[in-house]
Amino acid sequence: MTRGRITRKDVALKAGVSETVVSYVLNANRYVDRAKKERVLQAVRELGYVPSPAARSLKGKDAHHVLFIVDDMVSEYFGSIIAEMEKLVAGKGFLFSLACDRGDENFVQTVCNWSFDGIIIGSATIRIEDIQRIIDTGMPTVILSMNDYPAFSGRYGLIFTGLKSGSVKVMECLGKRGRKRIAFVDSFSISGSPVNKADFRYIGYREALNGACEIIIDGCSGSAELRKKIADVYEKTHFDALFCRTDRIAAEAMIALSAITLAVPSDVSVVGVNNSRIAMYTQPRLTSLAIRKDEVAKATLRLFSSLRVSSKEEILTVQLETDLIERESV
Amino acid sequence: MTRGRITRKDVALKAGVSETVVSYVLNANRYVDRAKKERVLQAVRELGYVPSPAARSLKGKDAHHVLFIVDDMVSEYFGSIIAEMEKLVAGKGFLFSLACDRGDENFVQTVCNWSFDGIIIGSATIRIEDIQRIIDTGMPTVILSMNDYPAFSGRYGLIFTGLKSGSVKVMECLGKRGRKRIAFVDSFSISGSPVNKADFRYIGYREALNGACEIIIDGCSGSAELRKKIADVYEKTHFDALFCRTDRIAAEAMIALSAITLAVPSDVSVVGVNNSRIAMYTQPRLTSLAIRKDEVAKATLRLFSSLRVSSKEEILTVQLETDLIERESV
DNA sequence: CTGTTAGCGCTTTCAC
DNA sequence: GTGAAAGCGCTAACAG
Repeated sequence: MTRGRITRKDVALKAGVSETVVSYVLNANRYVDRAKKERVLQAVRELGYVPSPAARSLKGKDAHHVLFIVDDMVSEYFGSIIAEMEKLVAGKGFLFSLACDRGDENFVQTVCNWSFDGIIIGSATIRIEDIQRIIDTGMPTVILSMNDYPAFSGRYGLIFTGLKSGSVKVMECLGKRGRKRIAFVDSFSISGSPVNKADFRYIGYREALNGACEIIIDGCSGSAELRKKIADVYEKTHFDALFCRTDRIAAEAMIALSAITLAVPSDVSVVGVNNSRIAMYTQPRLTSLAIRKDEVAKATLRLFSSLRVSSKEEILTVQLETDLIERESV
Repeated sequence: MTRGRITRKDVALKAGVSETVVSYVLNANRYVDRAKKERVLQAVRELGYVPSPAARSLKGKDAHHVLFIVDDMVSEYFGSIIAEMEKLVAGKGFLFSLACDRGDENFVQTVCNWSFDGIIIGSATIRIEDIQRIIDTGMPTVILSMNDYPAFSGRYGLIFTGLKSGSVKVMECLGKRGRKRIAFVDSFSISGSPVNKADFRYIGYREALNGACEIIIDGCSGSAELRKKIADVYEKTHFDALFCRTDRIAAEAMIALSAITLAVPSDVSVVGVNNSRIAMYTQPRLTSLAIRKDEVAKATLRLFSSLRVSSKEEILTVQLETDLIERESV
């Protein structure tokens, strides 16, 4: 199993020093004779030695391991953020793990028993108490805030991706096009469950409504239900724009609209969120609110470092902007 | 950092047994007095104890950790396979890691120094010698074969997702529609680099050509280039169908076609591969060759088990089927 | 049937 | 400046 694994011992042997010295050199936490140091570095290079993350993490050191907790593995959103982070730590031997929060009891325990250098909570559906438990492990935790969460206790990072002000931007854009009856379309969820009132997109939508009537299309578990509900709601309200929680749901909505022979954008404008690949391939192409994924990645990594230098109870906050990518659907 | 971590010691204390007994119970590899066993199990439950994966993996035991090596983090293909595997091992505390093979020297070393219960190679661009090195670590390795690889030495698993026979199916379907001049559209890549001749999709395409003329559209680094090349090639060949390496490229191709006022499917049929979400949202919706992701997941997990019971030099092969999902683009 | 013991590979006192 | 030794949490002989 461990066949051929190169250990510190091999390096020590090759460099003609003790194992301890190898550690000193690699961790740069003790002064080591220049010549010896060179020999160690040389041996490390030749052998291609990399310290075992398992052993290091047992001793409570960086495992070079980041966990990303998501709620939809198939969404390209998380993958693209990981891709951005990867770029930033390329060659440093980092590993990114994905876990889908399924709300079971075991899940948090499992997470807590690993040692991560950082945990990103990107799930919009994870339970509040689970977040708190994760923060309580003491591992650097960053929340990619989709919702308006209550404050947690302890030390953690909070990244506001700008979805709220972004949503206001979306509404303004729609307003400029003369749209007056704008509906908010929630993601698929368990049938019948209402829109999450703490969702920043929804909050921004409400805020920008400016007294206009709120029109919500939610509680759909799939395409068929969405189609029906969109037809029903149109009947009642004659909405002239759809602000959709994600690009995917926007794409679904566009199909639903064409089923009732409404044209985009002449009859109804449609906007999505995430600027994912899908947005490029709908017809017409989808206007979408883009999160600055590169900045999210950068901020996350920065927060991880800040979080590990102290353990003072404190919330580290980062506020980001969004960009409205205008295409032909508005 | 390790604040509040529950260890075996806590369980032993609570159950009034020695630490060893706790291990015996949990690993079920020694007979333990029924009463004691019950007490241990009870304590484990109450404390919510989960053995530290770091410590276990140091001892060469299952780390409950699977690595997925991919070449495109943003593709939903890999996420959906992981999602399928997650379902199969739900609640068992498994962790799935994603690594993007960037071809740098360090990458393989890093991989080799972790201990994984299984490594899935899903990258179509990883270097042959890197695959061999990964197999040589002795960790159960499964190759999701996109290409017609040469045989490696050692013990490993090989999953043929059926892309080759699937591609033939695609061609037959196109043939039934009376399509005679079918072009193969390669994925984006470094500008100018030709189609990978070992790609099963390409191999299937050629095989099904049956003497018809091969038309290849490759070497495009992005949308603009693809658009231009498609126009050029159409000028020369008047192709009547496009078999695209992925759904994404198919979606791009559809845009390119409409730019030169060719209608899908009346003028040109288009087919993609992967049956990803995109396929639902193009206009018309995209016919796509679907890999049986659930079976891939199941087979992978099964292969991992088989691989760890022996170390005999042997290639474990699984052959899967594909499904052609017909929509309106053909 | 169960406890003692020796590590896995590494970090880090604590002596020299 | 450097090495010996303890120990992170766990497994698996080896003795009882």
